[in-house]
Amino acid sequence: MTTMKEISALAGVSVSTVSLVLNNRDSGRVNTQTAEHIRALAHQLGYKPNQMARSLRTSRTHILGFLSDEVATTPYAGAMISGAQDAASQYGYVIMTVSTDNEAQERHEIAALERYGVDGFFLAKMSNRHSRVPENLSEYPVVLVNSTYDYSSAKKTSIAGVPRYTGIAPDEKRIGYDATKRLIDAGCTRIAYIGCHEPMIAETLRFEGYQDALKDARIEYDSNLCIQVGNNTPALQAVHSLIDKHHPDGFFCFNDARAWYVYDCAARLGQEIGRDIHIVGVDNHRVLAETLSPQLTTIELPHYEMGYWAACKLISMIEEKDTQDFEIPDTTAPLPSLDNDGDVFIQCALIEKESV
Amino acid sequence: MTTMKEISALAGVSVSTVSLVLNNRDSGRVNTQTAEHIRALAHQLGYKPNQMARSLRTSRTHILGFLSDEVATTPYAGAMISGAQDAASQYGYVIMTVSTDNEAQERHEIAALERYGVDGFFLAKMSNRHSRVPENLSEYPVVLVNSTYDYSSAKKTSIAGVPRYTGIAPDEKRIGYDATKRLIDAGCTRIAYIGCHEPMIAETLRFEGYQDALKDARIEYDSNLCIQVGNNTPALQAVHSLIDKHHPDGFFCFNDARAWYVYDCAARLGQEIGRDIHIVGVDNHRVLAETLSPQLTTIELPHYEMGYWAACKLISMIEEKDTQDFEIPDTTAPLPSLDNDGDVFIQCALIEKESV
DNA sequence: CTGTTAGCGCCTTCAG
DNA sequence: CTGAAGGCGCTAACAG
Repeated sequence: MTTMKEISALAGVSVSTVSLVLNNRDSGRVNTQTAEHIRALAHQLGYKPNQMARSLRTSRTHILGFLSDEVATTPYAGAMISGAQDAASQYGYVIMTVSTDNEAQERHEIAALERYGVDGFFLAKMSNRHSRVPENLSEYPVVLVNSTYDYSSAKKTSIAGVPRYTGIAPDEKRIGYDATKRLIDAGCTRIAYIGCHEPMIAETLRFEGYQDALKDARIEYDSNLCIQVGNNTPALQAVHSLIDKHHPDGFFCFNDARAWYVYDCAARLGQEIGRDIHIVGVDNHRVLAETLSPQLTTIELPHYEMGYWAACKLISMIEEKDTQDFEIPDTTAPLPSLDNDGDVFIQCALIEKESV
Repeated sequence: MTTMKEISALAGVSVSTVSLVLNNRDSGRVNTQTAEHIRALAHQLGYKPNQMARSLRTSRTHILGFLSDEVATTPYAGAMISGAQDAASQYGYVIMTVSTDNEAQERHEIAALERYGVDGFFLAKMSNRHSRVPENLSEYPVVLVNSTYDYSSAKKTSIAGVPRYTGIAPDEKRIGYDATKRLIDAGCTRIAYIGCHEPMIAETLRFEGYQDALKDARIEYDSNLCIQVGNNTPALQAVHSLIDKHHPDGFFCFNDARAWYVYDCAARLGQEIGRDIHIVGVDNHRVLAETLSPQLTTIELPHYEMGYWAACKLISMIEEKDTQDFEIPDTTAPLPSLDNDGDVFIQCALIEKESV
């Protein structure tokens, strides 16, 4: 590792001069010739600033701590981390990931990240949930990812009018609405909802969105067409008996996995998906997208995008930078403005395939 | 952030004494009374060592760089990162994750990690592949995860008899063997192989394992029962026509996703899985495990375990520590000894469910 | 048993 | 336009 010292020796100038030049603070302060010489040397020796030393001096590490649960077990962790990572990388930051499946571990890992002097924290959840924020994070910039702040845990909900914590999560209600609307537009009149029997924000809101869409289309809500199911055989049987008894022509499924139950029933009954019955899922889960035949029309959960947005937001908080300075890339789901604080909801894209 | 300086002031001793005590190097060097006092103060003030400062001094950061491809798009990234993370955390290390989907990005991210002075690198692949190791990593301890070293890219394959790079990957051949054996034990005599049409290490070796198992059971290999398929409708049709023409009673599927095609055909044909036909997959993919009915018997790919092993190995290389000092946890797939170098293969567990 | 000294690599006044 | 000096927080010789 070449240091400024070595460069300064070779260039015959002092370390301070090298520092000025290499931090681009030399305009009008250092002779252009020497500046160029220094830059050339640095490049040629493959100089890399030592972040440790710099951080020690500036008390800014450009490290972002990514706390998240269930990293090991969900397929979504990668996308969220990757989105955060890409944005971070673009603005000169780096990410330390840490998984926190219980409170003891959480404390331990937060302490580890604090030792490294991270500039801020992501708090990511693998399923959309309200989250409390650990006490000892109150001094840091924090952004919730796939999660919103649990105000019931709050002492102050806002500071000087600005919401206490900002978080980004999918617009679940709209997911339900858009999916159902798509089925209505395809001509379905008896639309089933295959929900999830665990209590979740997503379950409640998607179901509400489903009902709203029916109402707007003046289709009467029929509770017989709605079931909440778990996994495997019991779920499959429930779907089977729903179909037997009530003959829906469209299915809005809580997620892509649950859409599989409909596929299986259709195969048994000899129904053709996309013609006899129509299906919309949620997730755009890669494995299912690559597998199911006919391909599943689904609403994509923008995990990558949420990670990306959260990183931009977090960096803007750390640097107190104008949010205009961030380039928001075009993604399948359009990213919200960074000016938002508090609960931010991201619209999810409907991916047209063959099941509608 | 309280510093050693502050503690030393309060305790009325010098910073060095505090340093000694808080690093547990005080036995027989510092008065037990003062040592206790210092510890008490540190605890009470919530002292946290500043890793940056420490690293600057020791040139050890206890940061591990995790380079990996396709983090965003595969469901396995989380498990590998999480395994590495858990082991790292146990030995006082922390992980910086970085995704590298092209060479330019890879160089950029490696440079970023080098600035932070990472102590070593993971090189993770989302599908088992031979990997070259970037030139500029040659000075670092490196462990490949879900990957083995591409010796064709090497100048020296070993140094003083020790293989150049060590990597851990699933024992693919054994996967094919064990899966097929399981079907044979269940009484299947016409066992189909539903493979993958992309050229991959896993495809080649699992197929070999399949053939070996047949041979050991004196079942004649029939190429009519073996197909290599891609995704979606074409794959489904290929499986369908295989069943139509050759009536297999057992299916070894390259992965769980491909097992779905068999499920779909069985549903159409009214065959009962686990009785009329038997299926073994590979992946133990969570979404499919939670969904398919009857549940799929499958061989689990030990991503978490590979991450865990790789972290232990990497740390042992960094610290030149005796491999005996590492506690290897009990996992579904038994972890290999850390004494191995070069290509290390991990045996994968067969998860008994209902499809056999 | 404890303190002094020096320095890791870098940045930032402040003098020249 | 440039250099010297000081210090971020911590560790490690070496002296006392």
